[in-house]
Amino acid sequence: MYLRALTGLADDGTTTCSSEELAAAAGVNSAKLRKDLSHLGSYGTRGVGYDVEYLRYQIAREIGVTQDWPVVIVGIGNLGHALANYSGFRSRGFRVVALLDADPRRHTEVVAGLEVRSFDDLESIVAEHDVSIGVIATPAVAAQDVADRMVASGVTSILNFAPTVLSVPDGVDVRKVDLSIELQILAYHEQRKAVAPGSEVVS
Amino acid sequence: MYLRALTGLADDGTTTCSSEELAAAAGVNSAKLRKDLSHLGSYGTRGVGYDVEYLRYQIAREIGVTQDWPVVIVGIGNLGHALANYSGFRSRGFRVVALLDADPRRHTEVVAGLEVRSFDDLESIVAEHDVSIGVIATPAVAAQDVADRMVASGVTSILNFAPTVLSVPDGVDVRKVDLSIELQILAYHEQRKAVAPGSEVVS
DNA sequence: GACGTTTTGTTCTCCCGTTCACAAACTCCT
DNA sequence: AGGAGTTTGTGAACGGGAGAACAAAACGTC
Ligand SMILES: NC(=O)c1ccc[n+]([C@@H]2O[C@H](COP(=O)([O-])OP(=O)(O)OC[C@H]3O[C@@H](n4cnc5c(N)ncnc54)[C@H](O)[C@@H]3O)[C@@H](O)[C@H]2O)c1
Ligand SMILES: NC(=O)c1ccc[n+]([C@@H]2O[C@H](COP(=O)([O-])OP(=O)(O)OC[C@H]3O[C@@H](n4cnc5c(N)ncnc54)[C@H](O)[C@@H]3O)[C@@H](O)[C@H]2O)c1
Repeated sequence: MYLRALTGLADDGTTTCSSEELAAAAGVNSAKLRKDLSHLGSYGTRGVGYDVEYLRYQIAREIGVTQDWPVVIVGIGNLGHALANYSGFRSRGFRVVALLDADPRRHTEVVAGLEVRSFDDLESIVAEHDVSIGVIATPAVAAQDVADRMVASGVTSILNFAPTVLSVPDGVDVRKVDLSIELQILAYHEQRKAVAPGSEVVS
Repeated sequence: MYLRALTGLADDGTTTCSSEELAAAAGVNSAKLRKDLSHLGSYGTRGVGYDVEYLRYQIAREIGVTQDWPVVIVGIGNLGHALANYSGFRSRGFRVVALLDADPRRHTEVVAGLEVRSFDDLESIVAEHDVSIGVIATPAVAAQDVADRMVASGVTSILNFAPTVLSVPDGVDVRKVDLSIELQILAYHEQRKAVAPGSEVVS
């Protein structure tokens, strides 16, 4: 979040910022921001603030997005198309190297300059591009199988959009994005507003 | 998450389950699950477990998804199309009532049985369908404006896909989904694996 | 060079979510 | 009916994140 906020500030031509300003841009408390940054090192100057470009680089380096990470997307349906076409990944340190789908009818398609390839090509693509991050955008029933194949072929980080719990071996990281749950959380608070007006805010 | 897990169990024909089983299906610790459920009431039977259908209804009622919530989606680009076409929202308590876009060229389109309408129709649509939940899938620069218009027209919960911090008045809830940040979190752990192998797992 | 101002880095405290562990409650079998 | 075996609900301990507050450091001014 801080990286995103710093990029925004840099685009506006800001060269220096205080913890207060950056915290506002990132939507957090300034004390929390300073504590978070202090874990990376002492990159600010007391009485002055932080150098935007310098701090941006330091955070990018710490996260590991100074070079591009190759990524494969599996499941080029509605969501897969949107992800493949999204330009924001490229500018934030990721490069989509392959789009895979089990449905042969998809294999004639070209999305965002990449041809959709057979899911069977997974192993060779992962090996060739040294891919460690995979994105799953298949239906829920297929997700575990896809994850297993990914892990077997060498992927060690998975971003899962399918509404299922994936089980993976130790050492493999999974993050899930479940949009229905996000909406349900909003609905819950919405319902409570109707019953007891005021007082509730989402973190 | 529990609701999703319970629906899965119900689909499999399971009528009763223990906290251990449900916790496994939801991917959490069983003690946590029991404590969470205890906040809703005492819906289990000691020595037996939980009745799947009964508990499912109780959770749905607590969340407020026993009836459908009307939802508007603003910004029918790559992501907006995917969201509009997603059938999972419908089955989880949400009904997309309108698709809005500022670009007049989009207004001839019909997506998932709904015509894409002008953003200026927001107020009338929100009033007509009593919409309280809005989804923002526009570019980041437009997101704050869209949010302001939503709030002004009566929306009190926003799901934001644009990589920006939205500022909204008290009483309005915002949840954000930032896919680049999800990938960056994976990249961070990935980088650390390369440096110090083993030992790290994402929550 | 000393002093006031600004802003970071850090400590301390508070609070909340997570987990363990166990008593209470229920079922089943004899 | 009683006892063995399960499984829930919850009290207690633990851990960690969030914010308030302050000392240390840099800068500008006289
Ligand atoms: N579309 C959305 O906005 C949205 C929102 C929330 C969650 N999701 C979830 O994301 C996932 C994808 O959604 P979608 O709308 O794009 O679905 P979709 O049906 O449009 O696309 C799924 C694609 O996956 C492919 N596929 C199926 N099995 C496969 C396998 N074993 N290996 C490789 N590819 C396989 C299919 O051929 C298809 O092209 C689903 O799990 C859905 O629940 C989607
Ligand atoms: N596509 C993805 O997979 C993806 C992934 C992560 C984040 N996002 C974010 O989601 C948002 C949408 O992404 P996208 O790829 O769909 O972009 P897009 O450019 O394809 O679509 C944006 C749509 O919003 C419309 N729009 C612009 N200004 C508007 C306004 N003021 N009011 C109403 N509509 C307006 C445009 O006409 C366009 O149709 C972006 O903020 C992007 O950063 C997208």
